[in-house]
This record gives sequence, structure tokens and C-alpha cells, in this order.
Amino acid sequence: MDLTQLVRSAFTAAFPGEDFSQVKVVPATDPKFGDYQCNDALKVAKKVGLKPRDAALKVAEHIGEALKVEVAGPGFLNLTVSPDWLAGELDSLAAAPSCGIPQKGKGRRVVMDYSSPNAAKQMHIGHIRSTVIGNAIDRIFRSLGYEVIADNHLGDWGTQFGILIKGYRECLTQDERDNLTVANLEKCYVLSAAKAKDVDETWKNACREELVKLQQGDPDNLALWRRFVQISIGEFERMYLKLGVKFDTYRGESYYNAMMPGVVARLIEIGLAKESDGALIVDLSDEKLGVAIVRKSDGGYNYTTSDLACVGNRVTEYAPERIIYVTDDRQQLHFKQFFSIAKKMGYTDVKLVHVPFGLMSYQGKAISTREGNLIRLEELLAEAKRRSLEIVKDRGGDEALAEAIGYGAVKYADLSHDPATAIDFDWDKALALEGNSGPYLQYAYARVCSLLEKAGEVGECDFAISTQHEKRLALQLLEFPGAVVRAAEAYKPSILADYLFQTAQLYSSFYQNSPILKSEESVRNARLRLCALFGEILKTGLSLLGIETPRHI
RNA sequence: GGGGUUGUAGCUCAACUGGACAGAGCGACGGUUUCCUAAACCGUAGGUUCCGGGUUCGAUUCCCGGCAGCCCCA
Repeated sequence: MDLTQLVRSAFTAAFPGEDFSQVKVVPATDPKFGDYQCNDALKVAKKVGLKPRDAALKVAEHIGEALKVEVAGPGFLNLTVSPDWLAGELDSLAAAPSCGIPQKGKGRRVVMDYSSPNAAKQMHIGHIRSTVIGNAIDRIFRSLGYEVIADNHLGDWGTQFGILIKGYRECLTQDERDNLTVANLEKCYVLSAAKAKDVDETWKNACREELVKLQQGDPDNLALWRRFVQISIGEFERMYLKLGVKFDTYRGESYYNAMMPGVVARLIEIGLAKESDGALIVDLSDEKLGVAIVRKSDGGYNYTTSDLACVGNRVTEYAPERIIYVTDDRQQLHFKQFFSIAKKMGYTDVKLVHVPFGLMSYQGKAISTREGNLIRLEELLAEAKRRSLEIVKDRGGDEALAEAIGYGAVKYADLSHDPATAIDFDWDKALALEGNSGPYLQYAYARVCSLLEKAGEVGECDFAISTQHEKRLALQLLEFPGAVVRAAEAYKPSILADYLFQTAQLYSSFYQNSPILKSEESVRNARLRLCALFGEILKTGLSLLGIETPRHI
């Protein structure tokens, strides 16, 4: 029995001829109001010419026997379900594949664009957000049945490669060149860039020449560039492996080089782009979006152009329903501009979505080498592992467990906030193991696993909800599919994280306050079933956040 | 100067998009030896939701005007 349907038909019976498709039933805000509530009688009151409370009373008359209803306050409909109804719902949830997550994405395709670090630089804590938030959205969409193509749009082209090639040749030892690492690339970049900037005009020119040679396809430079990018990807993948992140494609900016002139030609052809001071621009000032440069006065292209080329390529190759970009919120104007231009170029069948997140800072400053506040991602993960290993080893836990817990803590610390929130990095917060943290959830899962193991085989048994603790947990479990859907619609994994934390709290409370194994058999079995369902949902939910669930802690 | 974004408990954040008495975690204070675990549970204290208007049955949420921080553009 669908509560929303039932309440809607009561509305229709009370006020025939009106449209009540917006009417919805939501969980009660407080258990003392019942199990569910509907606030929409208040909204339709004016339309049907009644006082709010009278409208609610009239709807209540048509609710029927199946559901206990009370009209409270100005006109809230408070609904209380029967234990049988609850048991039935739990049954269908337990029987449903993937914990009842609706397959609304079946047959639909989405491209996800996230992480996207720059080649030849090491990943640092500033890269966590795009990677972890993007990956969670990726996983959530896959769980809804969408076909997701996860693409890593690397920063693998541009002026830095002239500096790098010069630096590689002049600033590294033979040994460093033979055993090239990203750390070495970073080092020679810093040295070379410093020379080009402050001291040496000839050095600067040499860098530019190397860049031009690369752009013109010089075999040596091209080979070096390929090597730099390959080494970078290798290192990124080491991090992604730890974080449980996997990309379908690695198409960096360079992939779109050849398509740029075509994009510009097209923009001119349809009259969007025009000359201005030697540069080619698209004027978006009537949309209050300023001016976007699509070709600089020196003939170079920039992000707007390569992103447009990229959209064109993705539309042609995949025909996705939407493309989701997860980047920091400094790029909002850029995305608004290029989305607007893309629409005018005729890419109207694809929904372009920018998910902006608050930039991560450290000690109040943007993270950069210059500020000297750069913590490498590898360091962070090592420290996370070290801290959890200290606790875990006393319990006989191994390194794998320490990684699951440490990395889980790092990811959860990020995912549990609304993406829009800016985070100032803090070791203790990023690696929290208590309270609203990843390990708290992992711990709850381990507890339920142990309990079920100890219980052994449980015979066939129905759900039976009697106590308040059980009921609150049960009602909460029924909300899981809805939480996943809401997280996807808002592009906010934090909605799911928050749901899981609340659920685990209710479980812990239930677990501490209700004897399970020691109860007489029918109660024991019914409670074990509830535990099992909780375990399934927690495991599924955490997997959507990319957080592992060890069975023993 | 124009635009974006944020402002909620001492600190870090929620609040299912307009619902009932604004909730969690951390920190503080007090308590919990029965199932497979104290990474937990139970309780206490802590609020002018930045300020001022407006919209309505009802505003942390929407609108207008300020203030403050961060960011982008010129």
C-alpha cells in the first residue's frame, strides 16, 4: 500500500476535480506526531475556499480505515501506520534487489567529469573533494541504473610543458631522468619556472620554443610529453586505487586539441564569436555573464574552447542525457558561460550540470606550493592509515583493516558535508574516528555482522515491530531508497551520508536497549531480521559513498 | 564597481527545498560491568538561525535593503 497514493485519493475524494499530484507524505518530524505526516491540506485550503484546519478535517474523513489519522495544529495530517503494514513494507524492502533503490536510470546515460588533476604534479589534499564527491555521485547514479561514463579530464596540455621539457633537460640528473617520477617532474618544473620568471630571459624564450616545438609535433618533445603524462597517470592511479576510484577514460585537454579550430569556425559561422582586440570573444553580457574568450590574441585557445570541443565530442560519441562536472566553485562563471554557449551551438538534448564545491583551504589559505601549505594526498592517506593502525592493532587488526578505516574516515569527513561548504583542512577533523565519522558507521556494521554470525541460522520468520526502538529503526530503514534518490537529484552525497549516520544511531540505540539473542525465539528472530536488513542497507549505502565495510573490527 | 557564495549552540555542521518545540557530532559536566566489543549507549547545560523590513495560517528556508567573510570577473 503506497501511503502517498492513499492520501492523494483522500484529497481527490474530498475535493473532486482538483489536481493533487504534488501532495506528498513525509516522515513525521517528531515521533509523537505519529509515523508520517502530510502538510498539503494547508496548501490547498485557500484553493478550495476552506479554513486550513477544515480542509484537513475533510481530507481526514476520506483516509479510510487502513491508516490512523489525526488533524493537529493548523491542519497537519498526522498518520500512524499499523504494525502489519510496517511488517509488510519491511518484507518488500528486504526482498527488493539492491535495497529497493529504484532503477529510474535504466537505459539512460550520463558522463561524469571529476578529479581532473594536472599532469606532472602530485595530488594533494585539495584534490580530495572533486575525486571523492565526484566518485560518490558516480556510484549513486550507477546504483540507480544509469550507465555512467566516468572521465578524468586531466590538465595535460598547455604552457607548463614548455617549462617542464626545458627543466627536464637542464635541471635533472641523468639518474633522475632515467627513474622519472612525478616528484622529479614537480621539482624540475619549479626550478625551471623560477628561472624563466625572475632571472633569465633566454631561459624563458627557450621554454617557449620547446612549447612551440611540442605544439608543432616535434617527435622528441612529443615523446617526452607522452612520458610525463603516462608517469602522472600511473601515480594518480595509485591514489585512485587506495580511494576505490576508477575511471572509464582518461581524456585530458590534449585529446581535444585537433577539434579546437573546428569549434571556433563554428562559433564564427553561427555569428556567436567576434573579434575584439585581436582576440575572438563571445559576448554574453546581456545574460550578465560577461565576455568569454574563445581564442586569445596570440592564437592560443583556453578552457572555454576545449570544454566546448569536449561537449561536442561526448555528445557525438555517447549521446548522454547529461554531463556532470564536479569542480570547485571558483569556476562557476566559466561553467555558466560555456553552458550558455553550448546551448546556442545547438547542444540542447544534453543537460549540462555543474556541481560546485567549496574550495579546500589549509590554515585559512588556498592550498598552493607558494603558500607552503601543501599536504600531499599520499601523506594524508599514510597518516590516516597510521592513526587507525594504532587503534586497530590492539584488536588484532591488520594493515588492510587500518586502510579501510583510515581511508573511510577521510572520505566520510568530506562526504558528510554539503559540497557547497568550504572546508579548512584539519588533521583531527579529516581523520575523526568517533561520533559522526566513517569509522562510527563501519563499527556499527561490524557489530551487526558479529551479532548475526553469533546468532547462526535463523528460521523463516516475519517482521514484527513492537517497541519504539524497533519502530523508529524500521521507519528509518524504509526511507533508504528515497534518500538515495534525493542525494542523486541534489547531487549531494551528504544527503545519503546524513541518512546513514542517523540510521546507524537509531540502530545503536536499539541494539543497546533491546536484548536480541537473549530474547525468546519469536522476538529474537524478528529482531535479527531487522538487524539483517539494517546491515544490508548500511553496507549498500556505504558502498555508494565508496566506503568499505569490513565485517570484523 | 559588477556578479557569485556563505553567515545557525563555544567549535564543525544538519534541518528531506515553506511546517509543529531549529537538531547532530566534537568539547564541557554526570551516568552505563547481563547478547559480540566503550570507535558504543543514556542524560544535563548550551540559540535574538548576522541585522532590519516584507510575503502568509506558518520563514533558518522565499522577496527587498543592509553588514561581514571568502571567491570570480573588469
